[in-house]
Amino acid sequence: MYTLSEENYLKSIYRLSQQPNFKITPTAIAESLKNNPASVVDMIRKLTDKQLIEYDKKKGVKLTPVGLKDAVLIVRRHRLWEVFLLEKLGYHWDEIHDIAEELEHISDASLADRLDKFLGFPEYDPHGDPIPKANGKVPKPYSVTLADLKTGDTCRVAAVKDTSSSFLQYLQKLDIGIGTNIKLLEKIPYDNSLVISISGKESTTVSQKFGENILVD
Amino acid sequence: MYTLSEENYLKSIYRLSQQPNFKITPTAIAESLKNNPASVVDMIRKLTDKQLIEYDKKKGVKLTPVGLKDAVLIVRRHRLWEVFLLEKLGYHWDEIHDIAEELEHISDASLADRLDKFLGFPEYDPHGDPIPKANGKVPKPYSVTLADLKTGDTCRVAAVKDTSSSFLQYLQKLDIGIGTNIKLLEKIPYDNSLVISISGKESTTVSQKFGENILVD
DNA sequence: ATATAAAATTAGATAAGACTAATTTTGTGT
DNA sequence: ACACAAAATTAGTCTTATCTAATTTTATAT
Repeated sequence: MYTLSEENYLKSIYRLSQQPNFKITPTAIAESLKNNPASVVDMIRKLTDKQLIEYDKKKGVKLTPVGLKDAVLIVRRHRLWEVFLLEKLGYHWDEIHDIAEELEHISDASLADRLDKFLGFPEYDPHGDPIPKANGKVPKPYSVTLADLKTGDTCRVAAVKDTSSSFLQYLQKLDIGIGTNIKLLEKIPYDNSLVISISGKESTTVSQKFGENILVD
Repeated sequence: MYTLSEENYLKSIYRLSQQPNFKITPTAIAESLKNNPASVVDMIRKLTDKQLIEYDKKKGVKLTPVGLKDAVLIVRRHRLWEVFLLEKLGYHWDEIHDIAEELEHISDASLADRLDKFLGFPEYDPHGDPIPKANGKVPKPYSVTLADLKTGDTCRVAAVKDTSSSFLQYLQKLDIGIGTNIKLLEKIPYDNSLVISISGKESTTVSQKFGENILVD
């Protein structure tokens, strides 16, 4: 069907397209895939020929309906495998992304659907990203962050935006995971630092940047 | 670590090495991988340089201790994934091989061991092949076939030798799976056809070739 | 022992996908 | 509008792994 590279480009373009008002340029794709813009230009030509994307110098790269459908399926596989690795094999949050990156390319017509069923049709992956359904529909992503709360508000961690391992390890150190209850005690006006109580325990101060990367219910 | 191709060659050489008194030639490898002997010669050079195999024109190809260790790990991954696909995702016998062929290449230090634990440390895969342990030890394969039994003997299907989908589909049609009880009612002297009773049901006649591909306890 | 067949090997080509270096196009600030 | 920087593109190279065709080596049968 698709080569490994083609799938990685499709997925990368899909992810970039999630950022509203963002022009998807060869350079942006190169950065996201950590490769050379010259290589990207080659692949843009290839994917355009295959009618998976359209490229307009002014508007940047856009997935065609077919490209979008298949990109979403790759993301679906990635996120389902992440759930599997965390829930069934006991991996930690910060270890699953790279493995799912390989697993997502396994191509079998019914594998994703069987895995989905086996996992109980999860709506979100362990990072809180919505898992596209078999029909291509994507559940609504979370949008409120810890930094949006008002002093005194209580919330439940639903997802994280940043998936870097430094962030995830920091979360682990603070004992924050999906489902953890957090109360916003105070917002420091000077730099918007957040004083929070994690699971009802003693207070901790975190940065604004940190708060903006935690999505809550 | 290894490229996809290198892993496939290692696995193929390991599998061929399981046949006793078999000289592993470039042609044999080419047949098993369905590619060209010229390509095999190239890869033999590459794997020899990496000290994963030794090649002696008289004796054929042999895995070095390092090559053997890693080939066994690939086979371990393959067979563990087969168990997963069958037991957890509900695939049929004849569908799992090709998918496991892809999954076996996922490289993460602890993945196989975690999967092993998740599956309850199975000793044999759904085709009855022994699953190498984490330390590289391989459980004893089954050796008695249905064709070795004497008239009147009863047995339990433990494994199958042939993993072609035509064979596996035939088994399914006959309602034979791992654990099925079979009684040998009669051996036809003319062509060694076997008259058997499957799970105590009415008798069926199968060929000698068929019987030789069913391993029993 | 020698002809013939089979197997192994070499040489050279190809395709995918990446790179570097050079060049062209585009965008921005003054 | 011009200079400069940034981005895009082209040209050419490299690596991996495959192939075909030609050649050499090995094995086999008479």
